[in-house]
Amino acid sequence: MPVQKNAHLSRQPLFLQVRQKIVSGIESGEWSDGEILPSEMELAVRFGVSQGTVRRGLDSLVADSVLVRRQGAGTFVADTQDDWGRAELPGGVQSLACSIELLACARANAGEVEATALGLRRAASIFVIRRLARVAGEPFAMMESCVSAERFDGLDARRIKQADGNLRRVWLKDFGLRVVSNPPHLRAARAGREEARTLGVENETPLLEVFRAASGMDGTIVEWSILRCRTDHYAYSA
Amino acid sequence: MPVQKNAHLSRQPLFLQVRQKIVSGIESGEWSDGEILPSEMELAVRFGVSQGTVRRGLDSLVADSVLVRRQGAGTFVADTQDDWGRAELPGGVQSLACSIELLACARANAGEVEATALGLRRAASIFVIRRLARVAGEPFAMMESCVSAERFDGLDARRIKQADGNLRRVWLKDFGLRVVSNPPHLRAARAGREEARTLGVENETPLLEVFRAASGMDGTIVEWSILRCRTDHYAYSA
DNA sequence: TAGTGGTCTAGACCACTTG
DNA sequence: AAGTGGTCTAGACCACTAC
Repeated sequence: MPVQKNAHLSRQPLFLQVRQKIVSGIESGEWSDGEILPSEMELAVRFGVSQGTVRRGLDSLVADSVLVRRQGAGTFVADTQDDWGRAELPGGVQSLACSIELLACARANAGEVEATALGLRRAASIFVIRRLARVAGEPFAMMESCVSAERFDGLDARRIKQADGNLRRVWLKDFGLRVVSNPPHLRAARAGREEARTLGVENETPLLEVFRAASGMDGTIVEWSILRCRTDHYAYSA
Repeated sequence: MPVQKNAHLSRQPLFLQVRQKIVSGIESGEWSDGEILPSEMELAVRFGVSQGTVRRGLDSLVADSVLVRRQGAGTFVADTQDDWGRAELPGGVQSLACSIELLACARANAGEVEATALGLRRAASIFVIRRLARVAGEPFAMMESCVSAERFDGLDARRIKQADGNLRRVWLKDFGLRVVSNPPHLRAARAGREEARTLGVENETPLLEVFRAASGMDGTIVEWSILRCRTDHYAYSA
């Protein structure tokens, strides 16, 4: 199915159309997690564009961590990963390898913040998922995620545990939705009593608060998270 | 002066060579702040490559905010700006428009952190510049920046004040060095007594701490900064 | 209208991975 | 050796800006 080259009004560049077609293919399940895509030449023929144009489309998805390239081998759909940010140890960056504990998965009504972030009406029904991340066994961060209860009807703790606490995998496997994080906003906050106990720090300890919206691949926001993490052993890397 | 196409060992892609040539041109003063560059075709002829290759080189500099493009008009050298991050108000992002007050510019000896970050030997002579940023008149952040005293020999408070507290402009105008920020690391910290007074917050208030190295355009690190900012009115945007 | 950035092509060659 | 991603070219046309 060739792309359209001449829609006179509001025509998108071809490489963005290519991007969208790849996205659709991933969402429809034509290519799943970790699978290889057809070669750039094959895609070029299929879409009726040149290899360079396909390449630009793929570039933009690689930049969004939706695809991964391996020279000489191929282009692959990236593995579904939760987004807990990156930590910097004295002397090197590493992605946070952490174990996730599910603390709660409950229905609630959206407050103003959640409603605004998710584009829902005030007091709309949402799911609130609270999780605890440990790095090397030590409590590191608390994450609270909110999603529309309507969109994710049927979500429960069992599904989340089956995915090892990886929400993104739940969205993908159980709800067919691939989600990518938007740039975060950051604040410094004080640990509350209960929170301090859970994280193993003193009361009132400063915590780094990371707000993050995440979008489906059509750009609409579907997930809103607040991460509160210790920064005494690791620094957060942006 | 055409680029080299056949250095058999460790040859860099042409578009990166183009990038480097543009960088050299900027550093040598051939094109200064705000000035327009020759058109992509002219550069292509000058460097002996195609327009597309020049474009890729320019792309990478636009991504680093060294250049700015205006369709139909031309490509320009970006204005020198200090990097105080971005703030998010409830409802929209904006670059921090703040007034800068110079608190101190003094010589010191590098501690372990500064020495490591700047690639200097321990106890090397450095300049430490402390500045206070206000947003809408209200104290917002404290920034401490360190540079090698050898590299920036002759730096003093007068030069910084002449540049309205904009260090990057000092580096460029007085020392011929264009500097771009690397991705920051973040921590949550507690305001000290004196600091709390300066920022107009209570003692022990949590502050967001932003660590940031900045590199010259050859990639070597020349500046190391620690920003400590309030996040009660604004959130930091990464 | 002329000149600039922005997109796209068809074809080529190179560097790398895999059988 | 065959196939993949990575780079590059020469030329073309479009959208936009400035004069």
